[in-house]
Amino acid sequence: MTSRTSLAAKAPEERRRRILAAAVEVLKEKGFAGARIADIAAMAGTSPALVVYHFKTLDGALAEALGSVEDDFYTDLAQALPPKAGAVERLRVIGELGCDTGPAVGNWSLWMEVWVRALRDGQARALRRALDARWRQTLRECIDAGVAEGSFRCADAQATAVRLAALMDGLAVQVALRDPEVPEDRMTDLWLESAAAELDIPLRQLIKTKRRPPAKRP
Amino acid sequence: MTSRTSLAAKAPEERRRRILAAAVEVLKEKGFAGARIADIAAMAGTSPALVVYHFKTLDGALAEALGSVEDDFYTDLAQALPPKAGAVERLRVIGELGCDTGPAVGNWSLWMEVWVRALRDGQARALRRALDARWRQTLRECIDAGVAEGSFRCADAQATAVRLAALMDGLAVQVALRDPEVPEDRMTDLWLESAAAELDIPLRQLIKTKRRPPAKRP
DNA sequence: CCCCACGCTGAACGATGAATCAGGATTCGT
DNA sequence: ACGAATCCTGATTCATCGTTCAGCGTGGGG
Repeated sequence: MTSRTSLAAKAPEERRRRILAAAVEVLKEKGFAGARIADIAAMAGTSPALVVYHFKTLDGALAEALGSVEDDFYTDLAQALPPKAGAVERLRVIGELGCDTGPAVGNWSLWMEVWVRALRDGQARALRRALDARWRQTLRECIDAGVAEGSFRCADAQATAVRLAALMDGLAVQVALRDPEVPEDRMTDLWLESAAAELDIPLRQLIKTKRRPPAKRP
Repeated sequence: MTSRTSLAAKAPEERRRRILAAAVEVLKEKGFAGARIADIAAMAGTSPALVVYHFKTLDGALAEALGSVEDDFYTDLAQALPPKAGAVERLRVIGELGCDTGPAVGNWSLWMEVWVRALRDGQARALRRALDARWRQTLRECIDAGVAEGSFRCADAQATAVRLAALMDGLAVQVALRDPEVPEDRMTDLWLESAAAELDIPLRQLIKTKRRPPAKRP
């Protein structure tokens, strides 16, 4: 049993990961409703039967795919936030990170899919809850730090964190749906302006760095 | 041809409306992905074939159902907003109206469904765009009125309208997903607090009326 | 060297559900 | 009253997938 994991036996595991990645991709492209086993197989360059072989069922594959995205989220979050930085700087990073400039644009569509699925599916609901709690806590810690160091003024840190997180969700919807009123490149500023108002800090401190280089993803 | 609309001929039309209402109900319960012709028929108390007879196809039925919800939205909006009222009062009404206290709680799930569908379907995207534009404009007019009468102070009315609308969407997601951090009855206050901050008005003016009578829908 | 567990596949199965169809009933114009 | 159009229905057709299955190759352990 242990022999399999020895040398060239990485191939099967590798294949499995490929399928998982393909599942994530399909999920982003077609959503939960439109994702077919055949799509995943095609995207991974294998046969539909193999997908079922590795993950017992389609729902299983999608669920595990979602889990991998969750892991990525935590990883990205941990490595993107400079632990040694002023609260204002941290807030700016949080803003940019959340406003799709960080990971991929298509990620927000995926979250929206998760929301809708969470309306009926308990597992999806739990996933989203965990993700959101983590995100809110990040925000919350940043706010507390800012208040402690005197950069922010805020009556109710928790309520502010909830509102700023919700605002980000709401703005993301507009961006994902390509609302002309909320072009992708304005989202960050829009959010930071609200943050500035909520936290009673002058905007100039947040927007100091202007536009950043082109895109990150093809 | 005109004769059909004369007297007792209302029955067919009535039946059709019933099916439409049933479609809306099913859409709220199961979402786009889960809505079956059989469900709609059962909910309306007729046969699946009749659904197809009136609306050529399932998608057609769902689309028309969505249209009827759109109409309801406009109607509700028009009749709920007192044209003769101060901007502050109007803002409060808007907050309560948008925060699901007005129509039905389940409506927000429906909007979320529409968002996700709009990711891929042009018609849904157009619908949402129209709805959202209308809502934002309502907000915008209220803000402008408030600024004109000196109740509000606001640097960029349009950006503020966009943000407040987005915040409402975001909060609605939390409520629809029953996030413990955003209980249904806190949503309105949460939103009004942000509005107060954005528009530079003392909270007291907005929250004067405390809790309102129970629910409106079963 | 053999064999067997694992990885993998194409083909077949079965369920689900949208849409069609061939009529029955009802209503309406004349 | 008598067609004819409109409504309506049960049964059927047809396509789409998820899942199962029987078997093929292969590489590592006895």
